[in-house]
Amino acid sequence: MLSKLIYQAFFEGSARGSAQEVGAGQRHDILRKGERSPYVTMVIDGWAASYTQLSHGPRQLHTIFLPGDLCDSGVSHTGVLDYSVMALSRVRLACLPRELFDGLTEGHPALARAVWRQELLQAAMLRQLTTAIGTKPAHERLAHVLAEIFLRMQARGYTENDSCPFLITQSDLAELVGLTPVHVNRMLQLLRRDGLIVQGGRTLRIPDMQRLLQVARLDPAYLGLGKVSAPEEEPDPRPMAL
Amino acid sequence: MLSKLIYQAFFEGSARGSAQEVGAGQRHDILRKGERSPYVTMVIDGWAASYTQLSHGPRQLHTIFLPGDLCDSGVSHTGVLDYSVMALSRVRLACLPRELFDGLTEGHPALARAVWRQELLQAAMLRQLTTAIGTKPAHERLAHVLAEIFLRMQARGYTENDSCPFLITQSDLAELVGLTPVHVNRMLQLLRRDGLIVQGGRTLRIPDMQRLLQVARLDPAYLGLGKVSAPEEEPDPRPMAL
DNA sequence: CGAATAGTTGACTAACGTCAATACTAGTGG
DNA sequence: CCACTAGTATTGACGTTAGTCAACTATTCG
Repeated sequence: MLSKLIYQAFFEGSARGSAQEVGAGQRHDILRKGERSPYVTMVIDGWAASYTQLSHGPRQLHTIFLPGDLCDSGVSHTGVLDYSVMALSRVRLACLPRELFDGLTEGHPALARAVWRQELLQAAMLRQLTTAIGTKPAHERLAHVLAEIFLRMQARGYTENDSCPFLITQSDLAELVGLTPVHVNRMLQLLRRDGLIVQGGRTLRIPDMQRLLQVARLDPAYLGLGKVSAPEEEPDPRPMAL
Repeated sequence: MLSKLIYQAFFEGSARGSAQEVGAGQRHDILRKGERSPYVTMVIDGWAASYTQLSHGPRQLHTIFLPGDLCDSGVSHTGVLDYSVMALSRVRLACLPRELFDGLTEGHPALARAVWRQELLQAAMLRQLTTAIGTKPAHERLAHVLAEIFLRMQARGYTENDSCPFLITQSDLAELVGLTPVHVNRMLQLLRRDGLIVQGGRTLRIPDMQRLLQVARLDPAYLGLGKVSAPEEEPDPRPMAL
């Protein structure tokens, strides 16, 4: 769940001129492993992802950051990033000086809790992803991540009925679920043939979420979004841009 | 790194009669998904692991809990466990009433930070595990988890020279790294033939950690243990038992 | 000592990876 | 507006890793 509180902190920071809005080109690193970034970073627009890369080897994506997500809130406590973050699409970021952020959370317990919760939610998502990669066949892994992304976008009001912007390539998906791009392609075709997803341009449509969740063998309770049901009324409209 | 502070909190709780020491048999659930456990649980002796299980499907282990580890510190913030925890060996647990624990952390910022750090360390380990499962071949995954467990045990003073208690079965390893027990068996034989590990009874010996880390393509910096080098002097002796 | 759990082996299968060529699409500059 | 280009998607033939099934051995624990 996107925390209004966190969003507001960045909004106010911005109003006071302390938050920087930054445009990052497509497919570039936003944060790099080993850095001690002086800012706390939030995705405002577009998608990003954290990953680790084996030396000269393949990458593994861990978390897809959607608009409203913090990319590095935990770093204050550990000192140094143990992962990198890259832009998956064109991205707009808000960067709040870390001391300022830490000050805000100290003075505002509800905000601190909201940050905590985001961190724990990301951990829960990672547990689910690990489970998918470790135990599920390829098409189920894909059903899993597609459903998860859709539901997260929906909770923030970025969906329209059963369709949702989809800003990620098949190669990215491959690096997320631990497969090759070729195999991802074939399995997506399978899901399309079964009518579980409809993909056109930069859009993903999910005609029957329940069925997709069933295929993915996924109970989305861990996302903390409450009931997941047929496309009804939308939740809140998308939050105001910075 | 095992936090003395956290350990002490439980020790004092125990002295005041608020911490329960519990023996849990081998291979049984300690905490179950969906519960709202009224206690915060620490492993005192033996090994445990968090996992998620697909309905009637295979399990995926996420985190191996060694003596001194908290199993469910994050639950206070989210309300409900989204994973289960089971004993891998005979286990002794310390259980501190959750309100008491929360009270302690509120009144003691250094303790709160220590708990935070443990949670973030577990998240970092999970990222590494996910990367291993998603991108590394079987023998490297095993080298990875064996090295990690050894180093964590070493940091707590549970190793002697190059050998370390090893309380986990090949089936457990399989569920940890996303393979079948049969394949784990074969790959362990491979590691043994190459002299990377020596396994006897419930003991694991790692004659050359650097070489094992190289095979695993693993930089253990994320464990926050400082230098990892040839077997020299031991760190602290094992902490007192409850 | 005997039952249950854990480890080992072999033959066979299936899922996924690799390589390489070909289409498609979107963004770019003339 | 069109042609060019680079990234992305798709296809096919084939190779390899890891899974499956099933038996058998070794160990642990009561």
